[in-house]
Amino acid sequence: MRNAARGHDLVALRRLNTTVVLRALHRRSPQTLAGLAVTTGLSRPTVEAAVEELTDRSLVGEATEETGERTPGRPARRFRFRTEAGYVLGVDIGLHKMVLLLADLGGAFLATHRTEIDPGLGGGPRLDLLRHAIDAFVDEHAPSRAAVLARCVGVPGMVGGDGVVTTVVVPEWSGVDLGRLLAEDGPDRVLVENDVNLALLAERWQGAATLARDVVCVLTGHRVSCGLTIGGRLHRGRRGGAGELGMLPLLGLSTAQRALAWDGERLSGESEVAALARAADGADPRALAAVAGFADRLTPGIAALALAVDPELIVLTGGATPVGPHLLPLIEERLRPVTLHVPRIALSSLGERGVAIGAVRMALDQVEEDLLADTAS
Amino acid sequence: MRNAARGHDLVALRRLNTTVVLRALHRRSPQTLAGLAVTTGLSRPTVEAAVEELTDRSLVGEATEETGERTPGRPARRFRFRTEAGYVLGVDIGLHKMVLLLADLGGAFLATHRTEIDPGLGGGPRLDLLRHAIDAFVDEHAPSRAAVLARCVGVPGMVGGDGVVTTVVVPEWSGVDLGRLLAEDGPDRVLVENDVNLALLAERWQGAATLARDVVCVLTGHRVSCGLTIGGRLHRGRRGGAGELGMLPLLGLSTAQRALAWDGERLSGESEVAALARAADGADPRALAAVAGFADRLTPGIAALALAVDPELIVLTGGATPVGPHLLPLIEERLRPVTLHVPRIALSSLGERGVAIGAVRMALDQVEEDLLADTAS
DNA sequence: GCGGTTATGAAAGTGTCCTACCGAATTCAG
DNA sequence: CTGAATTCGGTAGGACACTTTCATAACCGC
Repeated sequence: MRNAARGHDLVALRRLNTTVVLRALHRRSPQTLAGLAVTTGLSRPTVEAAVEELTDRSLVGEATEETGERTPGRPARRFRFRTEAGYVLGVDIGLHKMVLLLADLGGAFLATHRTEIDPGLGGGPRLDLLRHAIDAFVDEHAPSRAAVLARCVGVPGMVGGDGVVTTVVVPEWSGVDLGRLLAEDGPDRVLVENDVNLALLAERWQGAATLARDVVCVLTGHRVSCGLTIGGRLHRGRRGGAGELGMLPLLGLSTAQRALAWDGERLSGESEVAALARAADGADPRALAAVAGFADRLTPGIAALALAVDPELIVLTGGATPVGPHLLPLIEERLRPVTLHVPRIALSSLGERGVAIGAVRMALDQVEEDLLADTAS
Repeated sequence: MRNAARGHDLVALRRLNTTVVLRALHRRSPQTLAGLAVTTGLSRPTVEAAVEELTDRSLVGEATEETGERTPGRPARRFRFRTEAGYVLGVDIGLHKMVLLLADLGGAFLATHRTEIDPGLGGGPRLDLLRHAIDAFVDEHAPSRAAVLARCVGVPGMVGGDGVVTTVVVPEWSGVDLGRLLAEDGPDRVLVENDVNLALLAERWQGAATLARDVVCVLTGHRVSCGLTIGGRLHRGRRGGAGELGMLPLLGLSTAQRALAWDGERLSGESEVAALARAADGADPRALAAVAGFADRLTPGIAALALAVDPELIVLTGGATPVGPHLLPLIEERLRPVTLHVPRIALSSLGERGVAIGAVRMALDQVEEDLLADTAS
C-alpha cells in the first residue's frame, strides 16, 4: 500500500500538496483560495497553483452561483470539487431481486432501479441479466459509460481476497471470480463484496452506525449472516468468512429464521414478516412468542460475536427488520447476563436499498483512494 | 493520528526524508550512503545531510568494525542505527510471578529477572513491589533511568482505552489507571496491556505467528482468555473486552480448565499439567481422556472466535502448553465440521517469558512511533 | 608504484514554497 | 455619487531542499 521507505523530492512534494488541496475541496465545497490556505496550512500562491492544476484535470471547477451573503472587500473566487467528474454504480443482486443505484462522486444518488428475479434463475443467465441490466441502466442514466469510474456488486455469500465467491444461494457462482467477469464489460474498477458487509458500510455511511468504528452487523433473512468493521474498516477474514457464525450449530443461528414462521392473517401483498410484525404490534400473544423465540435463537450468536470483538454498536438489518422494535429489547435483555458491557443495539434505517447504498459507498471509497491517495507517504 | 489535511513545506519535506533515512537504517544496519540512496530513492547528498543530522541527534553512528570483505575502490563509510540510543522495559506481572525484561532499541534482550509472588498479595503492596522491582532492575542493568524510553506492563485482565484495568485476579486494581500511577516514577512512556494481547504480540514478533496478520491467541491458565490481531494490529474492542468469550457459559470456556485436573503421580517440582503431559506422552488412557475432555470444552469457544474473525492462525499458549502436542490434533478434528476452512493452529514457542517479550515489543512499537512517525503525512 | 574503481566533497542548477508588495474589485459611509 | 476601508488576485524576490555534475580522495590489485 503506502511505501514508507521511499524518499520524496520536490515534484513529489507538489503532488502531495495538490492532493491535500483536492482532499480539502472534497471534504467541503465550495471554498475560497484564502479559506483553502487556512485549512491546508499552505500559502495562498501554493493553493492557487494546485487549484489551477486540478482545474486542468477537470476535478475542480469554479463555483458560479451567487453566494448571497454580502461581505466587504473584493469578492473571492470560490472553487468546488466537481462531483460530476465521475460516477459510480452500486448493485445489490440477491436471490429474489436486484437493485441498481447510480451516484456521482459527491455521493448524491442520481438514479435507481429495482427488478424482481426468479429465485430459480441459474448462475449463467443470472450473470447475463446482471450485465445487461447494468449496461442498460448506465446507458440511460449516466452521461457515458466512460464516466462510470467504479462498479461494486453485492452478492449473498463470501468473497475471498482473490475475488472468488463462495455461496450456497447461487451455487453456480461458487468458485467464480465474478469481478473479473464483470470487468470485461469496461475499463472501470469492479468490486464484488458480500452483501452483509455492504449493508454495514451503508449503515456506517448514512444509517444507524454513523461515527462508530467497531460495528457488528447482523443480517436476518433466509439465512442469518454477520459482518464487522474494525477500526472503521471492513474485516473480511482470511477467506472472507469473518462473521459466518451460522456454521456453528451450537449457536443456533442457522435455524433462527424458522422461529419467525407465521400462519396468521395476511393483508394482500403483505409479507410473512410484515404480518407477524402487525400482529405483534397488536400484542397478539402468539406473535410475541414467535418474536421471543427468534430472540432466543439469535442471542447466542450475537453474544459470541459481541464478546469476540467487543463492538461499539450492533446493527440489525434484513428481513426481520419489521419486528425489530419488539426484538431489540429482548436481545438486550438476553445479552445482559453474558456480556460485561452490553453494546448499543440499533435497527437499520436504510431499508431495502441498504446493500446497494453500501455498494455505492465501497465504489466511492475505491475511486477516492485512486484520486486522493497520491500522498504515497 | 496522521493529519492528512495539512500541506507540507520544504522543512517538512526535509524532516520527512530524514525520517525515511532513519527508518531505512532501523530496518537494516549498517548501510553505506550509496546503499541508503538506493533503498530510499533519494540522492546521495540528501542522504548525507540526513545522516549528519541523525548523527547529531545520537540516533545514528558510524560503524567502526571491519567489514571483512575486500572490495575495489575507496571504502565506504558505514552507518548504523544506534540501538544503544535507548532502552525499553517489558514487565509481566501475573498472579504468581513477575518477569522483567530489558531490551535495547534493536530488540536485543539485555537482562531478565523473575520473581515469585505470593498469590494472596493485595493490590497496594503488589503495586509497591512492582515499582520497586522496576527501579532496582533498571538501576542495575540500564545505563541510567533516563535511558529507558518506555515501559510496558502486562496484567491479567482487561485494559480499556482510557488505561483503566478491569480484573478479577487482583481485585484492588479494578477501576485503577495503573499506567498513570506508574508514570509518576519517570518521564518515560508507560503502557499497560492485557497479558494475552502481549503474548500474542510476542508470538507475532518472534514466535509462532510471524508474518500472520489476523491471529487469534488463546491463553489457557487459571482462566481461559483470548486476544486477537486484525490486520497486524491488536484489537482491543470498545472497552478492552475483545476475546473475552469466557463470559458465555454456553461455550464452556470458563470451566475448561477443570478438565485438566490430574491426580496421577508427580515428580518432585513437577506441575500438575506437566505430570498430565508426561502421562499422556506415555499413552495413559486416563490422561488422554482428560486432554480430550479439555479439547471438548475448548473447541466451541475457539470455533466461535474462528468463525467471528476468520483468522489466518490460532496460537495456543499459557498453562496448558505442555499438553499441546496431544491437544492440537483433537481441536483441529473438532473444528473441522463447524468451520468452512479450518485455520492453522500452532503452539506457543516462547514459554514463560512470552508476555514479557510482548511487553517489550509493545514498548518498542511506542518508541518507534515516537521516533519514526514524523512522516506526518 | 600505478591504473582502476569507488566513495567523498563541493559546486551549479532546478524546482517549490513562502513572504511581501501592489493593483483590482467590491462594500459601506457620507 | 465619491472616497475610505477591506479583501482578493497577481507577481516578484528570497530561502530552502533536492538533484546532477565534476573534481578529488582513498583503497585494491597488479
